[in-house]
Amino acid sequence: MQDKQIVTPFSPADHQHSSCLKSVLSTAEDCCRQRGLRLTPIRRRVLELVWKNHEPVKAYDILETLQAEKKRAAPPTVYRALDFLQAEGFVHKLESMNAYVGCGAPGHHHTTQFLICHTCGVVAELDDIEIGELIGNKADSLGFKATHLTIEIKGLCSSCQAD
Amino acid sequence: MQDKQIVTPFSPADHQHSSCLKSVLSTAEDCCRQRGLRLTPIRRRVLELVWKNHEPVKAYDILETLQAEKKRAAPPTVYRALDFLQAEGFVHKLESMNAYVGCGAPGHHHTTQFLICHTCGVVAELDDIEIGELIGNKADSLGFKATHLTIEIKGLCSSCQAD
DNA sequence: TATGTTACGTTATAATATAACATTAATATG
DNA sequence: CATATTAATGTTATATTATAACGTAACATA
Repeated sequence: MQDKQIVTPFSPADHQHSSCLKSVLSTAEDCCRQRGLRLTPIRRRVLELVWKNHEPVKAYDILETLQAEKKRAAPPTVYRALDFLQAEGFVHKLESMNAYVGCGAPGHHHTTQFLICHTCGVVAELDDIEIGELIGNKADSLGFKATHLTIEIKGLCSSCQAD
Repeated sequence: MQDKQIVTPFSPADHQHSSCLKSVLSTAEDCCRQRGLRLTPIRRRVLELVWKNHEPVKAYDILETLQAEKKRAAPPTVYRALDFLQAEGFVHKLESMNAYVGCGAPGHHHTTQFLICHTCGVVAELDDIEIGELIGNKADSLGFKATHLTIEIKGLCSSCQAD
């Protein structure tokens, strides 16, 4: 129950990222198929690069990688792909870092809160209904209709506290 | 009681901004005096420009104004002043907009949540203990020690809903 | 195949922010 | 007061993040 609130956990030591990545990509493919959208090679590759690990990735780092491996990439190449991936909910932007992370629950409507460890850089994504509701209610009580929340929490993850 | 949570309200129709500004500046002066810091003419002017109204202000707009009125200003002029003002808690940065707003409770330690109307652009600042605590507790329960929260809520303010 | 639409290539530039070092102003200390 | 020290600012250059604008290619479908 509690675990349902965690969309992308801080990875355990035995996290097998290659299978994590594989499942992310196949979910994205399924979603696109269902929605009649094209997960083109560029879009797919950018999604893969955003999910290189569980840390925020910068647009220009993606660009460098693309250029290194296949040329023919300019900033719009990356930003267009990121725009598509964000619009479809496969990727989120961390506003406080100008960086991007993969979404742990693509295809599901959900609220989003990020926990960002400033030591190891790892990001966890939560979908905590209570937080979303509390904020919605507070806003309501001021006559404000909230439509989009940016919630980014910086701190120390448990393994970095241990060190 | 409830009102205490509101640091900068959405301004009422009869809001007298000149007196609002005056009080903001004199509070900043007092704080600096107490802390042995210098609210230099540039810093003071930048604070004034951030508080030009209750909307987010962009760094380069401040720069333009400075250049128009007194020359001898470059990007570092503005960013240094903004850094100082942020460090002292006189100004906040809205991460999701790359823009700056004046703090409604300078000199007081507080949590911060912003409500940003995407129609009129006006920003309200809250200091809602419950939101801060709930998030802190959620993070705690995951073993995460939160040190800094970014909470920016976009939506429609009550007067824009009325229109 | 013709046609419209979507994605991509390409060039240029806009918008946001910082590095690095020289100079000036304020403050502290002998 | 003179001078040393620090803090703030001036200045030039550049890094980083993002978008505009317009042409071309790929794909979908009538």
